[in-house]
Amino acid sequence: MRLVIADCSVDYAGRLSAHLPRARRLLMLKGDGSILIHSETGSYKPLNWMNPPCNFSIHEPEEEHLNDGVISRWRVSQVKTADILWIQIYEIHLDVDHELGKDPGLIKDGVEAHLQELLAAQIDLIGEGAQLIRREYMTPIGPVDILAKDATGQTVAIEIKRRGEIDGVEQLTRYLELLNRDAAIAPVRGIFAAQEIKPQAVTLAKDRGISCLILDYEAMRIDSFDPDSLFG
Amino acid sequence: MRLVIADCSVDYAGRLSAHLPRARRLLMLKGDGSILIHSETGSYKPLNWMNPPCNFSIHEPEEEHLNDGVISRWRVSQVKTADILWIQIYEIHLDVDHELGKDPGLIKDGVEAHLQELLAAQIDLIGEGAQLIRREYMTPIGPVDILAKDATGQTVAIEIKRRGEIDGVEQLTRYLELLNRDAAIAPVRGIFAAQEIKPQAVTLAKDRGISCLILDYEAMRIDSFDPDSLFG
DNA sequence: ATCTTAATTTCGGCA
DNA sequence: TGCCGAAGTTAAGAT
Repeated sequence: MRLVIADCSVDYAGRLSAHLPRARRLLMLKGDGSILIHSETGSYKPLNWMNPPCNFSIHEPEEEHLNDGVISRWRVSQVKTADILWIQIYEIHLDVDHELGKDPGLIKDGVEAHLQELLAAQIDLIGEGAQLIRREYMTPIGPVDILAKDATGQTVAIEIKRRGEIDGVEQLTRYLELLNRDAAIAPVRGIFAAQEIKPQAVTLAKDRGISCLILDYEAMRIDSFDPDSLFG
Repeated sequence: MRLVIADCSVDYAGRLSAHLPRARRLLMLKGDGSILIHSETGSYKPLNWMNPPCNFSIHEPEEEHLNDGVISRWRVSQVKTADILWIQIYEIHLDVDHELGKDPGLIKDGVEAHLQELLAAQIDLIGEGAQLIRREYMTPIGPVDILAKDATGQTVAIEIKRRGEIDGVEQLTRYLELLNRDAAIAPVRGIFAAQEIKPQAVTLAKDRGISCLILDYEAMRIDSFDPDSLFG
């Protein structure tokens, strides 16, 4: 990885056009050909960048640039999409190169899949006496997160999100429409479950006759290890 | 901005839990207190990070870490959310500090907002004799990009996207459903306008009785400065 | 390879 | 400040 701190200006032309006026910035050139341009503030997105794979070439500044004090021009182009980044270099304050090697990668815990596991294991959170039918219940338009039966014997389709937004309600609506055509399990009602649900999503869900359920991840995680729950 | 290349391992606890095994990485410590941890590949998202504002402190390694060869432990915590990042340092290969100063920021051109402005100004692109009612017409489930009347006096709801996909059609469908309940403006028809519309979105739109309109950003931009248009 | 969906999304705008 | 929607969204998983 090559790290350059330089006074530079940047022009991007691709899916949109963008320009960065002259300022001191960090140019990070990664081993895979990608480049990131970072400023002193604003995490974690670079001001500008180019995704791999890309071509990198150095050009002599033309007259108009020389008059501005440009000492070098870098051209970075995306191989697939033809996006182009032009970087005008005015002054270089640091230029170092270090080999980092391959990274073993990030190990995560606590994403949506875990919410699904926990709710399946504690299905009575949707109501006393509920029973799990299946996780990832397949339909022609995709898998329903959880299919269950409530205490009255009615089928319940549950869509789980970490953060509940309108899209999730739409998704569940499509599933319900389909599931209710299946005489074997109809009528099916819906529950939209998430750690946090946006007001607009609540409104839409209500309008569609879908219940909302707020999930407390920490509490669910603790309960799943609570020995008392074995005797619940 | 301080740049450190070091052999390190990382533990994050916050909205989720995550761990990075020991490897050589770039640690970018920005002036606003944020930190980014980058590897040689994978742009542009860091492997791990902490958003500003945050507190940074250095800790002596405990016995368990000393045995592993840890020479220092860094603790970075989010002031607001209580997320914590622990970084174990094994060896430092580079450690430099440069002041970048304030960045003038990125100037963009060609985003959705511009499309909306231009179409509002050239509303007859949806049909001769059309008239603008409002941009960002508010409804309980969100703002309709453009509300207009066509030559026959019928209300038209327009959803604008840079790239038209299925969820945009869904969005417009929701608006139409709601708007058509309002006797004052019903019946309302829909137009899905974008620089580029995916075939699947065209199919769905057709099925819903929604027209599609391809927007030519360059042409619209030129027309908006064309003096002839004053006499159109 | 293409499509779908999640994301520690981030980021900007407006009420 | 909180809510909402766009983003050069990016990135990971499934088909």
